Amino acid sequence: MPRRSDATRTAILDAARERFASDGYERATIRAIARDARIDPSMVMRYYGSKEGLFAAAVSVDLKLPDLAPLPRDEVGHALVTHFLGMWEDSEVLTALLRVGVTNQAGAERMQGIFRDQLLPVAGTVCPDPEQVPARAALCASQLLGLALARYVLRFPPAVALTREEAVAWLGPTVQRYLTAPHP
Amino acid sequence: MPRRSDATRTAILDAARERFASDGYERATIRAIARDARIDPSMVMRYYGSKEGLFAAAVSVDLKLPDLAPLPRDEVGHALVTHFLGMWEDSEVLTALLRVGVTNQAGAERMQGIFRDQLLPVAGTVCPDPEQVPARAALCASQLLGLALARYVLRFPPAVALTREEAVAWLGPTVQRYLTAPHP
DNA sequence: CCGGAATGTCAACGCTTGTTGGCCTACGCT
DNA sequence: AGCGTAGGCCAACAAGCGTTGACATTCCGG
Repeated sequence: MPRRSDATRTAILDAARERFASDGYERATIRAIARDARIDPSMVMRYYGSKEGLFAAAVSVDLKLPDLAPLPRDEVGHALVTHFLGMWEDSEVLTALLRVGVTNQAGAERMQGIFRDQLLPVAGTVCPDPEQVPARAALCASQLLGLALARYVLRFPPAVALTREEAVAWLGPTVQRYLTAPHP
Repeated sequence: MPRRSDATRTAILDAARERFASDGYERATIRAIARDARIDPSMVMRYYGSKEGLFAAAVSVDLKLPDLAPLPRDEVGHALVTHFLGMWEDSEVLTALLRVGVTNQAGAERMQGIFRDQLLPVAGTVCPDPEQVPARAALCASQLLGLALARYVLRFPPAVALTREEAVAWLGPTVQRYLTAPHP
């Protein structure tokens, strides 16, 4: 059932996502988040218990990875990169998660969980040898996260300047190879 | 001329590198660094002026990238990845820089500078079209940093489990293609 | 229309942080 | 030997943090 305070709760979560994305965990203060949401800091505590609780509530990631199985084998790389870049530009959650994951143990573990629960299964449907799935999925993750890092977080100018189509054209074959090519 | 306090100074820098690498900028406190170096926090201020000054002094990166020009064209990828992974495992400086670069504007700018001053020139010597050098170098950086991220920072288990040889065998062709293959 | 629960504000707490200035010590030069 | 200076420690500061509990307000079911 909907609560009267739902507007406030989502305002807090929105502000939290924004702050975590732009400042990282430590510098995203509860006070600043509360100021953005135009409420008192103590409300954040009341609704989410602690700063960690707020982070857990604000940053929940569903990559919504598409089912690659029905696709022609030589298009999975293209499809995965396209989808991933779209997700990244759709919201700030992924930026927030990466910023926090790099400096915070809990954040890193959450990213490990997303990798394990969301990318690994999808990779399993297109990799030839089941035994190689984890390594191949990790290689995909490294390339996808690496581009996100250079483009959305570190903002290397040439990485920012790439159009999404160019990025897909370059990364697609890489991811494709990591997933389906024979072990080198 | 050597100063009497050089031992202390390097002890501070060593401790700072370690703390920045494992904790990131905000959680690496001057007090903790001073404790590690077995001196008073005020000494850090005396010698390096501020926390930012300490970071600038502690984290100076020379990737020592090899000259790729004399190499056979089809070995540059392999060589670059091998060298990069070696640098990463040699010291904690790169981990520190990445951890800080992700949450700190000054850190991000320093990484941009390293990319521009160290990777770009080397890429220029092996890329066919000078106009494509920045984009190609950025793609290389994305893959190299991405693996470092997954392996040394986020510690995705399959990325950690890769031997260095396996990592080189997988990433080598990717970097090779980013540098020398025709634009897709 | 009234009373309790939900919503929100205010002020303060204990703690940690970067940073500062004063003081003591001990080396090294003449 | 004596003195200046560099090395080092101690105590404190103001600011900011997460967090807490007491108090005001608003809503809604009886």
